[in-house]
Amino acid sequence: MDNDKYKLLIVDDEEDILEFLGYSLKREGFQVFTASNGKDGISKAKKEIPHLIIMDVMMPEMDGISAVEEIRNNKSLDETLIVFLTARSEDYSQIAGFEAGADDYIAKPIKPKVLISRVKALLRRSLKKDSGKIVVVGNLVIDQEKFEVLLDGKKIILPKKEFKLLKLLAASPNKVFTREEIFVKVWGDDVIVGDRTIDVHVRKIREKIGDNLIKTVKGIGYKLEN
Amino acid sequence: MDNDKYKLLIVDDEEDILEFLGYSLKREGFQVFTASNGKDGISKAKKEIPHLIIMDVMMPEMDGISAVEEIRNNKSLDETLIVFLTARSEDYSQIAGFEAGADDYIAKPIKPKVLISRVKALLRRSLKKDSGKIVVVGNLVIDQEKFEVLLDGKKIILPKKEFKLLKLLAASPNKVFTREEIFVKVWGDDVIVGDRTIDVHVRKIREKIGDNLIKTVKGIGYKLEN
DNA sequence: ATTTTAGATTAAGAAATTGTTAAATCACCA
DNA sequence: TGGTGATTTAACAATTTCTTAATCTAAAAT
Repeated sequence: MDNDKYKLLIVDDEEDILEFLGYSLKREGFQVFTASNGKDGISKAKKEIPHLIIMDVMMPEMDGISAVEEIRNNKSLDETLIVFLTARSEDYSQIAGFEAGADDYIAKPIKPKVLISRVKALLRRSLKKDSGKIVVVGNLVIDQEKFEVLLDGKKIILPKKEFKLLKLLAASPNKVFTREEIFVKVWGDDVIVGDRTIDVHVRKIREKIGDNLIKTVKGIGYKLEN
Repeated sequence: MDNDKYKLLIVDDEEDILEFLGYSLKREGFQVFTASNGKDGISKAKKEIPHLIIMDVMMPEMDGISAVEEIRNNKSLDETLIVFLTARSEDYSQIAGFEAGADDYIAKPIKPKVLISRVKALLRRSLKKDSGKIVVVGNLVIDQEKFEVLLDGKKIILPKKEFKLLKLLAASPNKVFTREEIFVKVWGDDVIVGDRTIDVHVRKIREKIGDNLIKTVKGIGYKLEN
């Protein structure tokens, strides 16, 4: 798996643990950042916008829960996953942690294997959408990085506009995009083009990927069905 | 928090646990439904369209995983969160439940406080985005984003005006909407159309969703009964 | 019981929206 | 600069949705 595109931030005041966990996770290919107290954790989080934060509950100065509360107040860290490290069997901190906005907890002492599979599971569940590749149905794959579309594993070339349009629809399958929305997101706010332009592009895409995937919702717009 | 707007379904074969969990969650204000086996769980899920289902993995007759697989096949339950209850110490990355479409697991024995905070965490995280769904009764779901209506989990296509009209009624079930109100909200303040136009639209909707849901209130208007 | 009124039903044509095609324009690159 | 493919326009066809009008039905009022 391409773990290298995930940023993890570990916040713990014990150097040993920090190093130990950092080492384990780096070996799996993750980009690892560390901080040894709550304040530093917050500032690193704001700077790096990690995908997942592993945070010790008990720390001197600022405890993990307060730190998480502050992190959750930051809009750009809205989607960031947070995992608490707690001493075994402390129910109390688990609860407070969830209230503060944590997504999971792991009890100490930590076994690296457990940590890793847990981290992977969380990432898989929550971030599966924006992984560059969008899979719409088994036979349609859109690779945003490579700028290509695969239909039944066969590469299909789409010109820029068609690609953008298809990508937009595919990013939220089944969602109906109004013509307005499509204009704004594909053509841009300022560009003014005729009414039939979208239709023509849709038609061209349909010619290439078949007529079944893009559905017309008359009076509203288009959607990519899944 | 307004926990009362969330429906939870607990499925477990042990009466004790069912009661115990149900009690704890009700105390928090959630609407709680229970089922003591997989089959019953599925039918209750289809009827109530809960926001979250707590399901024991090990049950006689139909195990939790099979039940979840079936639940995931129902379109109206697409967004429902599913939490598994598992025996202690099974490393959760190994559990087939995730494959089946579960969103989390909780190990037995269950501490109510942990359960509650976990449930809250899941609801908080997952349901803040897709507030576009209106559920009227178990068998009628209106999805504004997808512009589709599900009747018993089966998709129904409505043209724009019909959709708007049904959505309006569904947004406040049991409220009677006057013709005036309907004209203003569906057709707009300026458009002038004949008196029978609404009737015809109502008729078309009834053709598609059945005659029972939309009631005529003679002399006043229409309402969607629940 | 009869009349009155509001709503139900139906089908037809009007209106709105999208599909299709070909040709014109644009943008980029050898 | 000419050529190539991408993009847009324009005209018309096809389709779907909306509205109307005429007739029918059922409930309320007299």
